[in-house]
Amino acid sequence: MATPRSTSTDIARLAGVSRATVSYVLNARADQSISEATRNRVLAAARQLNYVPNAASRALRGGQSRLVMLINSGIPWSTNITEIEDELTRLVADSGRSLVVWRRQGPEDLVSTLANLEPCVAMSMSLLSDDESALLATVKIPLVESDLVAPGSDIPARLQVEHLVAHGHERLGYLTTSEPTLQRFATPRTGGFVAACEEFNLPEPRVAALPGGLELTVESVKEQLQAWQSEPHPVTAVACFNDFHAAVCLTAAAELGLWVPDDLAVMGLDDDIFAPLTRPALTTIKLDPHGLARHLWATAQYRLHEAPEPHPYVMDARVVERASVSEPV
Amino acid sequence: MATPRSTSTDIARLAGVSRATVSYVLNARADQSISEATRNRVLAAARQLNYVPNAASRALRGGQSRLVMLINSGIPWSTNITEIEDELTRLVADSGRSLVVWRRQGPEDLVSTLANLEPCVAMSMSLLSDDESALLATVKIPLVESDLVAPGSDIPARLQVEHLVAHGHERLGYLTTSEPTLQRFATPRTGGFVAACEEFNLPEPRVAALPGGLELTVESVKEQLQAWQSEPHPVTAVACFNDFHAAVCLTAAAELGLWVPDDLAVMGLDDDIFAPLTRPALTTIKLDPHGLARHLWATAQYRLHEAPEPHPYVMDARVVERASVSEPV
DNA sequence: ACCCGTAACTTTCACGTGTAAGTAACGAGG
DNA sequence: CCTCGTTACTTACACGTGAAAGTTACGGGT
Repeated sequence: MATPRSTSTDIARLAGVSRATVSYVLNARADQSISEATRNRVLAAARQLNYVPNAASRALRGGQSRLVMLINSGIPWSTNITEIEDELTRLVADSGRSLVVWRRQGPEDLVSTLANLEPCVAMSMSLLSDDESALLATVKIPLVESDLVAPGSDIPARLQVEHLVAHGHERLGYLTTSEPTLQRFATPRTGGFVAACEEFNLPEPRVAALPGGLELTVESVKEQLQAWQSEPHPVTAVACFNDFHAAVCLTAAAELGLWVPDDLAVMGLDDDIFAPLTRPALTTIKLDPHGLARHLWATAQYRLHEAPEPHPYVMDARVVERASVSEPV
Repeated sequence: MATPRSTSTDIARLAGVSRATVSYVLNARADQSISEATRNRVLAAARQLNYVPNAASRALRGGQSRLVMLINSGIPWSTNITEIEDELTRLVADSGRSLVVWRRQGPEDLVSTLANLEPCVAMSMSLLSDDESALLATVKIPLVESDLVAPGSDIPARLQVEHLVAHGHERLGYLTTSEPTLQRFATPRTGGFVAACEEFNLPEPRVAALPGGLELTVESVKEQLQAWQSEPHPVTAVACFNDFHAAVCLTAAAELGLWVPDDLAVMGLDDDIFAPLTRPALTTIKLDPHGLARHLWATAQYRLHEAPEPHPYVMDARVVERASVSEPV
């Protein structure tokens, strides 16, 4: 009753040729000579039948699918992540493949998803466990981890220090997160921040981890800020793990009667969509999501033996100056 | 050199049985009698070889893949969207399938993505064009649109009116968005807002559309608020398209010297992660992403002939009272 | 002694595609 | 007139899986 989807056999029948001819025409093979008349008949038949080739049989025949999987392990959204995803989608599409993103819930889901999806290459923004990497290896799916691609994860935090130092700050605080899924980003950033302070011969910075999710409250940040203010040599500037934390920090400072940037400088990271909308507008670090996406894809293509090994990625980050940092009074 | 991935034939060879036996064991078919000893041999061989069945051949043989596609046409992130995606991922996984989300860039990409992905069912949060729906129909892929699923898109906005009326407000303003990708949500909400005002016999509400993306500035909101304030009977409460707009509105009001909630009540929509963190904390509408996800999947299962037609979805929305709305002074 | 049912398998086919290998027709060169 | 190369196709197979249909071997009933 429901007519089945049309196949290349249908086209062959309609055009009065063999299936092989159809295949040669549709794949525009240069090493096969097909007369112009036949070619047009096939093309017309394909269009008439709204032919879309069957992905499964293509993948089966070709030995690999045209899918690229991006594994997203609960990374909270930011402009950067969206832009990476969008740019990757475009790049992958240019190669005739399609990027799909999979939000994984549990660790055990990976096997069944691989069995269902069978991507030709997998990418991950976060670090996969050894078991998972091993699994991908046994099913012969190359894995590209952004960790390998971005050894400069500490650079943004170092830039924060540099910028604050350039504006005369010496006693710095760092607000990071204790959210487990973010540690892959948080750990190198905190490390970079502390290391940069040492290299600039600053006093050891204060570091505090804010709770994640709904437990992050203005009050918790106020308490932290107050603790730092009540020290003999109070912090004059605080850098944050991301813009969201920085926005909360701005609110907390305001409620404590601390004037930003005069009493306290605040610096974010991400240049998220709302950064220009906070009051004062947030001075932050802009990363290069497009560059990272391009490098991620270049690495994937290398793994697919379609391109030479790309040069190591150097994180491109720069300060976006707005209004939340100035010279200390 | 690189040993190919192991297949059910490898298992059969290792276990010393035929491929059919392997298939019967691995799919645990009840209508086939397999001796316990053979069963164990096969299972052991499969484990030893790290066997993962080939998705392409399964899909080819079975006539449909085990993939569910969620089409995301540039909808900006919110807690709700993430929760819908996560809950859908879980539900779909429970059926042995996998949910993948595809961020589409251009309208023409859909064909090639379908050809590469071949989902057994497609879901879309936004409205697809007629051409696209037709395309899905010709390739026999059922489409579930959240439009069909959520005819109560106007309910949240009506709730905003109801809550503001209950707090004594009569002259209302509505801030919506002109972002094209959001009109699918914006239009019914604005409609619901205006209609509800009429039903409550309120004076006609003021409606303004804010620009999307980077053009949304505090200044643009301030101008709008000022325009409304300079009218003979100024607006006493403004409801917003979402929490993000409401947060900007809060900042704008503060800069105009308008005290929220006493001089102006502000109401958001979404109960996004930052809603409790604004000052004053945002009174907003909480939707039910899990319920929507469940209904979306129930509809998809109905289309897959695996479940009866679900009851029409009634949008479950409720007010979350915080501090940005009170009785007018 | 023969038939029949059942347990425990194996043989065989189909799914839709890409492509290597085969074939028929035709014109040119000897 | 025969061969050879080229054009324009067609035939046939492989990919890995699921499952219908077929094949043994064996035990119990008549």
